[in-house]
Amino acid sequence: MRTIEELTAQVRSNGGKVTAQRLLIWQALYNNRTHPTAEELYQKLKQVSPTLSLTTLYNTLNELASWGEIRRIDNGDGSIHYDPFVEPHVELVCLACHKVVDSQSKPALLSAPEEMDGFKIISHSEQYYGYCPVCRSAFNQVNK
Amino acid sequence: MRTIEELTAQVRSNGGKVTAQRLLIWQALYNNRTHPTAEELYQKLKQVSPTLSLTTLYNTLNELASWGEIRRIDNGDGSIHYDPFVEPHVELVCLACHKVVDSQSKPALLSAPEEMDGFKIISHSEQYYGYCPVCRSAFNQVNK
DNA sequence: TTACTTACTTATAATCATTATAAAATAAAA
DNA sequence: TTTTATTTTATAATGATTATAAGTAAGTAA
Ligand SMILES: [Mn+2]
Ligand SMILES: [Mn+2]
Ligand SMILES: [Zn+2]
Ligand SMILES: [Zn+2]
Repeated sequence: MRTIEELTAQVRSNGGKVTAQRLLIWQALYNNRTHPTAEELYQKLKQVSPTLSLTTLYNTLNELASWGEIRRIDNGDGSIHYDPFVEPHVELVCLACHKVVDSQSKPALLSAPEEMDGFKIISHSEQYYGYCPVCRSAFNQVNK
Repeated sequence: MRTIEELTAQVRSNGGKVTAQRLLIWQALYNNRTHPTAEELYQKLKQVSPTLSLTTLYNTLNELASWGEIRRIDNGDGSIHYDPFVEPHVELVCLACHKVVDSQSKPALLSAPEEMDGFKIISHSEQYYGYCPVCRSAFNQVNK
């Protein structure tokens, strides 16, 4: 995700308004290396700004996602997680418990081309699916 | 996704039953290179088997996903898409219209390691996010 | 400052994709 | 066959996300 200053410029250039709510949400995401859900963010932000609405949070998350500033992650646990860290990195997804973690050991190999098959490329991701240390032992039958 | 024969062996080895419904759903997914939603599959399968329930379809899709035989794709359009093609390939996701297409380009990473950060790795994916040819022109302001 | 315009936020209600439930059906083993 | 555990089905419930419409405030220009 780009800096607050750059997002401010982005919104203004689109004829938009830099509101207290947008700033609050942006700040909660900036430099955030977890993969929070909308509800998790809401619980945290309500403590600072009790009148913040879930609708505004979703609107702002959708806006950031459509700009490519954050990325949606579906890990199969029922709600969407958001990743503000869109620089190339490797993610591990557990097929059993749905945990998603950034890899500590492996850097992303890829660099994104500017264009591919007519798409203008903004970012990319590398995901590995499998069974986490906790779930491995419980799922020996599928560890063929 | 593995062959019907291999899935049959998998179910039986888990003490499960190879039912007409499982076979029907497996066949609809095998060699399917689209990214259908549960609803899209349901509409198609109902024509063959009118009493098939959505619940069974979801149960079977979740089962396949937990085995790593198919992969969930969240493109932000409100419902989950499923990809039965889990061999390494490149996908392009449009941030504006939510289209997901397989690219003809070769993936940068052809093989997954067996293990990473304690995870047993089953498959991996490479996704590029940006704006499709149709949406690019409409979104010139963000094509900075 | 002031008023003005328009984008944004909020509370509320609605939607709809997915999951839970419990009775009926059936694959597979005995 | 008979038995039994698994699966399926119809139905209802859940819960994440979105639509609505009235009120609020950011930005702009006197
Ligand atoms: Mn991440
Ligand atoms: Mn694909
Ligand atoms: Zn796990
Ligand atoms: Zn598009």
